[in-house]
Amino acid sequence: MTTKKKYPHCCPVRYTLDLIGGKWKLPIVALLRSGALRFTEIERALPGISARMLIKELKELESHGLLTRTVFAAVPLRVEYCLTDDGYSLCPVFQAMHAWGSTHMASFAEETAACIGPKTVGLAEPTEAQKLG
Amino acid sequence: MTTKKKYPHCCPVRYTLDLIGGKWKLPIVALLRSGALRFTEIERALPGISARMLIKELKELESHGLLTRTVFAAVPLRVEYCLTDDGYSLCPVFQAMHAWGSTHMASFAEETAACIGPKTVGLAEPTEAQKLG
DNA sequence: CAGGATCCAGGATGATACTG
DNA sequence: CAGTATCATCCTGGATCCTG
Repeated sequence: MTTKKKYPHCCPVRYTLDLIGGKWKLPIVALLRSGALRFTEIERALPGISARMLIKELKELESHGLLTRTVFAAVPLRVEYCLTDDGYSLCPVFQAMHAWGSTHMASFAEETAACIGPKTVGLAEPTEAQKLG
Repeated sequence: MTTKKKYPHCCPVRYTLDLIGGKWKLPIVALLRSGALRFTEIERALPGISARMLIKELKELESHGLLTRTVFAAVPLRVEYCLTDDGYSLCPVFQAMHAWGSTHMASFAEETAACIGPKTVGLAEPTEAQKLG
């Protein structure tokens, strides 16, 4: 959806922004770095997102090849989302943005430093990112 | 505007996305890496942006300390925008996004590889970025 | 030239109800 | 559980006119 709809792709940076620049894309990808998750799990890990939005975001990410969707036809339906290699390859971008953000936030960010989940993921935990990058 | 309006800042990545994740922020910052530019120059270098938007984006970037606005009280009014150190410090983010985007675009991106300006800036020319980073 | 103010259409998103 | 569909709303951003 966000891909070639609005404007033709010009430079790689714009392209990247288009694919992961949304409000939730990066957080979602970050979450999945730790492994596959079910719809509900992702939903709960992202306080503030609506199911409708999450579905849309997941679809877009999938259509861009950043994650895969696997359906398990069980009684309580089960769908798992998992990063592709392309998805994992976003780690350096995380690192860069995390590093810059950390520096620039500095002062007022301490007490609210973790959002995405209770302690689920710091979005770009240097350790995690490095191990994956 | 984009700062603490919508949601409290949680993680550095979200913070970064908030500051430069828009449609034009990064392109603008990229342009200014080469030095100060006037309003009209930026406008012309970003085909598709409206003056109204550009003004808004510039204001936000300024309010976040990424660039400075200098007014020259000349007859034909002259206003120049220039990156701050914080603005320049975004180079690594450029590089990361540029690198990922280049790889992931691959096939269909060749003939339209330059947008921002005629040849103004490739958004994150490795050479430029490295020299500044 | 640079930017403010206003009007307005369209997209993005929340809420709710329904389905396999 | 994991969606889909629809309605209502809100915000974004373009177009236009005005100012210093």
